[in-house]
Amino acid sequence: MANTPNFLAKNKSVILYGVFLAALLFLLKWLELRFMIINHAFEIYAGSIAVIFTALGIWLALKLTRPKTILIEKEVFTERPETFILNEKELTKLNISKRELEVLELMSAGLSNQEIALKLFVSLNTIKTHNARLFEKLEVKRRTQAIETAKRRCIIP
Amino acid sequence: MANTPNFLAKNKSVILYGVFLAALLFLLKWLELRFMIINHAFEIYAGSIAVIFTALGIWLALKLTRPKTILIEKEVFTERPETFILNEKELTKLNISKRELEVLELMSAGLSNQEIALKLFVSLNTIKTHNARLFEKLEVKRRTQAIETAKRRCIIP
DNA sequence: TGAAAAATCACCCTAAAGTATGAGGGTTAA
DNA sequence: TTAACCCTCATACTTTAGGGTGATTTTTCA
Repeated sequence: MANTPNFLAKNKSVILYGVFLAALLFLLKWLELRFMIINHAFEIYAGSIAVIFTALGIWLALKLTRPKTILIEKEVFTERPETFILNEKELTKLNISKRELEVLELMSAGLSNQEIALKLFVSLNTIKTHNARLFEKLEVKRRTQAIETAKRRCIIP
Repeated sequence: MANTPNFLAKNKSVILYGVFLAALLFLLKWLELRFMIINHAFEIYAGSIAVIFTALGIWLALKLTRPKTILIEKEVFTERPETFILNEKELTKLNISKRELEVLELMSAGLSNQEIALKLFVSLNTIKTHNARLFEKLEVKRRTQAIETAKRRCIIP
C-alpha cells in the first residue's frame, strides 16, 4: 500500500493539527519571552494558553466528528416495478371509470384535450368534463399533477 | 417568561462548563503553588493547561454539537431496486442546460409555471422562456409531451 | 323496472400555458 | 476581445386548460 497521496489526504486533519501545534509553540515561546518581564505575565500567558487550546480542542472535535451524522431511514411508498402492474385496488378505491382512465392515459402520453377528443371520437367538452372528474378524484389541480399522481399510484404505466 | 427550570435545563451545558472552569481554576492555582519551586515548573504548568483545556474544548464541542447530529434523511425505495440513472449523453446531445433541467424536473413534479418561478426565485416570464427552449430542444409542443419524452429518454426519473 | 352511475355535450368565463420578439448581463472558450 | 451560450426579464398576443353549471342519453345493477 504505497499510496502516499492517499495517506496524506486521509490524515490531513492530523497533519494540520501537528503543523498548527508547532506554530503555536513558536507563538507561545515568543509570548513567554515577551511577557516574562511584565507584571502578571504569567497569568496572561496561562490565560492565552487556556483560550487558545480550548479553541483548538473545539475545532479539533468539530473537525473529527463532522461525519458523525445520524441517518434517518425514511420509508417512501414508491412501487413502480419495471413491468407495469395496474393497481386495481387504487382504481376502484378512487372510483375512476374506464373512460376516464383512457383519457388519463392519453393525457399522460402528452396529447392535448383536442387531440384526445379526436382520438376518442368525442367532443372537446366531453374531454374537459372527464378531466374535471379525474382531477377531482385524484385530488389534483392540473393535468401534470394528475399524471404524476397516477403514475405514482400505478394507475397508469 | 419566568420559566426558570426550563432555562436551567436549556443552559445545562453552559452552567456545567462554568462550574468545571471554576474547579479548574482551583486546580491550576494549586498546581501553580505546587510547581513554582521546581525546575521547569513553568513548562509543566503550561503543558498542563494546554492538555486540560484542549480536552475541555473537545468535551465542550462534543457536548454542544451532540443534539445537532440528527440531520440526513435517507429515502428507501421499497420496491424499486433499479435506481434512476441520468442519461448524460442524451443531456449533452440535446444540449439541455442545468437550469432547464431543473425546470423540467419541477414541471414533471406537477408544478405550474408560477409555482416553479416562485420556487426558483425568478419571474414567470423566465420560466416561460426556459419552457420554450426546452420544448424546442425536446422537439415537443406541450409540457406533458416534454415530460413524457424526458422520462423515456432517462433525462428525468 | 327504476335509481344510480357513466358518458356525452353545450355555454360562458377565467386562469394558465405557450409563441414571438427583443434585450441586458454574465460566463467561457477560441 | 469577440462569439457563443446561458440566465434573466419584459411585452404583447394566441391557444389551451380548467371551473361551473346544466342537460340528455345510455349502461348498469339492485
